[in-house]
Amino acid sequence: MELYDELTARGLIAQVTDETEIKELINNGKAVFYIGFDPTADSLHVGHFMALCLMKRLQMAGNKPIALIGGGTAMIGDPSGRSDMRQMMTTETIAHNVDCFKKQMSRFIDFSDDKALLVNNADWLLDLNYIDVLREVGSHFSVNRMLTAECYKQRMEKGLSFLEFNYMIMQSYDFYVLYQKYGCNMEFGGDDQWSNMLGGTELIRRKLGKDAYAMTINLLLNSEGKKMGKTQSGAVWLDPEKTSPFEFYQYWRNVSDDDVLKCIKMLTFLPLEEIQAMESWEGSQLNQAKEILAFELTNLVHGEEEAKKAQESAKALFGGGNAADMPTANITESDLREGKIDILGLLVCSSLSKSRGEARRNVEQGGVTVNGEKVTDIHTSYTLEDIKGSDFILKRGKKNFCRITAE
RNA sequence: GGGCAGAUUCCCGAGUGGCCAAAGGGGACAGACUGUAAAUCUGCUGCAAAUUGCUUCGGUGGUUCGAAUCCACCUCUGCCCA
Repeated sequence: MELYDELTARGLIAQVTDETEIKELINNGKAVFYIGFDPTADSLHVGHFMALCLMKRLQMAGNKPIALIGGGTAMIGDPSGRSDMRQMMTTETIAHNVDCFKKQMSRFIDFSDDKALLVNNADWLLDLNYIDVLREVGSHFSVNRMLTAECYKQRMEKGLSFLEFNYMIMQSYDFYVLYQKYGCNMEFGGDDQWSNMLGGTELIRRKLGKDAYAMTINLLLNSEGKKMGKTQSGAVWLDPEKTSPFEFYQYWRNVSDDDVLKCIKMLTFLPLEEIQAMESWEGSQLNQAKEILAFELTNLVHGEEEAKKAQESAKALFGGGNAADMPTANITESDLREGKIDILGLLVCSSLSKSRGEARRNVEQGGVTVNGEKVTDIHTSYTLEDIKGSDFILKRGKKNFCRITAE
């Protein structure tokens, strides 16, 4: 199966500017394409991961990827699809984030021998002269048309600053620069980027009279229409320091039935035939699919060893046994009061509960166990010896575990 | 620059002098049921050394025995006019 058809079959492609032309380019390895990443945090997350996978798929077919880190555009903030303004980031934060992105990306994409490029748009955006830009670029944009763009819709109600309004122009300019500098003839991105991307192809046509193409990939939405890769405590990060492999594994192990196959299709590299076989699975059999999904993704992001560890731990924990790999919290003298620590203190120290008040509620509602024994009294206390004496596993709710150790 | 409307807890949103840690909904969390799913039902949702104390209704000051609520100034946002 050819690349383009595979992407379609996996449900990745959302919109394209010129289907026949794009098919021809990417199937034959003739595309030089770029995907932009705004360094808004110090780690990549699942949304970026999809884009990286796409880069990889295209690179394997002989196309040349350019990863563009938006060190310059991050100074502006993309208003697309957002209902409120982004918080302005300091120059230092952005620089730090750019470094983190670079490190993480090189794990997925092969940048050796010019097989792929990594560039930062700060290199050309930061020194632009305002008047020059207005004359050279600004003259090619119609405010009337920009205002009707889908990405500003939500902002038309809540207000859009001139700063953010310019994001589209900067992104378009990026494409224009990359086209000239590296012969970049295609831009990929999330579907929320569609209007920004069209801006680029139009700018290239107007300024250079050349054709460039754009293609968006579907955002990974769950069956409720929300973006996946988000938890109550924030995004699911690719950085093991921010989201441990175990938590990462658990996130995918817990997706709902309706979303498993979509995720497998869009995120893993499993052959399509194999995935098709899973489509007939129903009911509890889908549980196996979730295991496969969780394992495959953890494997891709954290490596096989970590994936196995996470899987074994999960199996052991939910099978009733104990496991090596799970969050751990250490208790020291300073956590004790009168030589003891109560159950509420343990829950807070292990960050299983956010506050003692919440911990109290968790215990009162029967959601806390220690080594499988339900704790019913909020005054239950432990000494360091109690903790040292056994393998001390604290559990809140059905799926939150923490091993407690004492120093 | 002028006029109008507004800012309440994670979000939406009630509250116009004490009965307010603040209705209702959503979300989150816990329990039951399940398959580590969904749906449903129940509980719960500021912090703490917890029949009590402390901090919170954009900010700062003021009036009052008492302020989310009244007054002044400020900041921010939306709408209309220029």
